[in-house]
Amino acid sequence: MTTSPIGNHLRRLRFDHGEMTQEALARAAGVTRQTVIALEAGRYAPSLELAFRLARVFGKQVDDVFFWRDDSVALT
Amino acid sequence: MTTSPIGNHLRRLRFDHGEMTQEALARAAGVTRQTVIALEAGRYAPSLELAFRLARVFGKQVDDVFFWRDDSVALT
DNA sequence: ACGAAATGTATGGTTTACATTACATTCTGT
DNA sequence: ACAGAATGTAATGTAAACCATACATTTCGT
Repeated sequence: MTTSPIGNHLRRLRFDHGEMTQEALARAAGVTRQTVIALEAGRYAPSLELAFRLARVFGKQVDDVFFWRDDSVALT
Repeated sequence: MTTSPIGNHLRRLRFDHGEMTQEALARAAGVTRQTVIALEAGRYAPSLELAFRLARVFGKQVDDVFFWRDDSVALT
């Protein structure tokens, strides 16, 4: 039930996109409804490939749909 | 040995970034050298999370580092 | 030409992003 | 209030994105 470090604006984009349903988005992106539900719930992050497909559905860039929940990045 | 539908500019960015080595990039992104090699070789696509970390290393957007090798996207 | 650094290959294991199916709950219109 | 649509939950399985280790090959400075 842990939530992934990546967030998204899928839910908002769906509504901004004419009351688009989860099922409709799922079909448009070529995934199951379960996947859309899990993504909106933040249960896991999509693969980069799926991120591209989802962004394309809304005519957006990946960076406009998904974002980084910055926790802490320790680099040397 | 199949190549993933997602390409990237990692190799070029590494060089544009002061002869940065694969090992250095790996450490900067918090991943193993094997992963960088596999990504540059196009053996698989990174997770979205790793894509974000890699893009950040170069101060770029995900969409500027990775791209979609458009084959055919059939949607209804 | 030699050695070291950089890059590549091989194998095996763990985690997670998916699919599939089935069922439960909430929202909506009439 | 009821029916149907939309959303959510649960359980199991698979493929692929990682890690770790070890070894082989190429590149490069001196």
